[in-house]
Amino acid sequence: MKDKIRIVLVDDHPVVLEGLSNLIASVDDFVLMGKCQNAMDAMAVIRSQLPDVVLTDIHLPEVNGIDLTHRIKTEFPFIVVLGVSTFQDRSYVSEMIKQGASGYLTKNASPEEIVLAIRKALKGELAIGPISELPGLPFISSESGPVLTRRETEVLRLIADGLTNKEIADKIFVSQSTVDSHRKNLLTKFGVLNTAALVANAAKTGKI
Amino acid sequence: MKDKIRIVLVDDHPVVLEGLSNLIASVDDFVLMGKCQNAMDAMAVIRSQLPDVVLTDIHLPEVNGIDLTHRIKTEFPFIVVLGVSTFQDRSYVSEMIKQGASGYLTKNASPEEIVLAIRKALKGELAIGPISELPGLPFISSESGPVLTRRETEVLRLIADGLTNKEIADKIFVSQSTVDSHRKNLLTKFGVLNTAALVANAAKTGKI
DNA sequence: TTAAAAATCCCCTAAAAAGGGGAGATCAAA
DNA sequence: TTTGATCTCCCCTTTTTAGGGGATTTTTAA
Repeated sequence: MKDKIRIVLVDDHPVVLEGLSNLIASVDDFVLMGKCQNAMDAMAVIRSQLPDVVLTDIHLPEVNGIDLTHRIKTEFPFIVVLGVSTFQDRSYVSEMIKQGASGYLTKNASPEEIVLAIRKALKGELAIGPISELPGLPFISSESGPVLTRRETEVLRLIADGLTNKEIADKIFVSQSTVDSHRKNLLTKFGVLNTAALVANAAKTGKI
Repeated sequence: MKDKIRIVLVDDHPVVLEGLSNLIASVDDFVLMGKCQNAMDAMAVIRSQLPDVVLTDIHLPEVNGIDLTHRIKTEFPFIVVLGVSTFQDRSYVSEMIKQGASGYLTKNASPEEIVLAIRKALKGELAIGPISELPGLPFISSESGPVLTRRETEVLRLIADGLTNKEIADKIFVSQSTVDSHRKNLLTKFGVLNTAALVANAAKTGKI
């Protein structure tokens, strides 16, 4: 049937792939065009099958779901991409949307929610899972953490690597005062009181 | 058939549940006795169905896989418990084994590996996934980070929450010196020089 | 019951971070 | 061209952490 919705799955976990493909098989007008465990395979399958929808995990080996989304949307802007993530990955979701994804689902979404999200996305709507349940939220805000400048991100990562301000200063060729300032700004931006909470939050929001 | 291997699944992700149950259905001498999304349901099903094997996720809402394993093995020592984990959860695996689990699988294991692991575990062997592929390793080493005591884990999480030693001391009703000691031990165990690297490593190895 | 392991507590000093303030230089976008 | 953001740098003080010891009491597992 030419009018069926053609879907490609990308996830490095076989059981997730299995679960999703079963789900797709159970829907009349869905047809599975391919199951891939990495971005490279996915691009190959997408080029040959030209699906309507790609459901992709965010954590993938080598090339991640965000970059994959970017590549898909660059080559095939008409393909609808949906991210599939676990709770922890939510911070990456806004990145995916930026790359042109039409939404995301958490892996613990019910089959009905998943089918619904795919249909929603095909209609051009943004299909966001759990988060949209909270009305009034300014669309992915809190979970993704504050917006950092290039330098702040750099300093943050060096902090997480265990360097002291002095060491960071030497490494990036600025004075210790500067690093001090960046660090203070990081604390302020994250709304925390010390390094521990800073690094924990940074890890949680995928900044390091 | 009374001689089939009776299996109960526990995982809060429906798609994983779906994938695993399909896998089980495809094996002649396996029979699925129940699919549960949390530890409470699991205990109820286990009590009524008395399965041979329980496959459980480690991350579960409310009561986690480790505690669930403990409860199962306490009530029904003869039941074989296998952990199902993602890469990040490896650190918890040794905990599960301590509680009596017969092994673990990562969610990206192939169907064959999963079936094999179940059979292995039933024969009384320890069924460890990917890690056992590396011979000579002293069982769960690198990626999972150091083994922490209960108190250390507790202190580590409070550190990551941004509490100072003084605040932690007040919270867990010990002197600041004690918290100081725990913190120092944490640094030593993780092989790092400061809080930032500690928290970053803890996050990376799934301890927080 | 006994030996480890864990948890508790204390001393000391030095180093690093936090918290407060301010301020000039650079650069991109409006 | 001016504004706003970023990056840079400095002062100060207090708090917290790190690093080096050591020691006692509970727990826990063999």
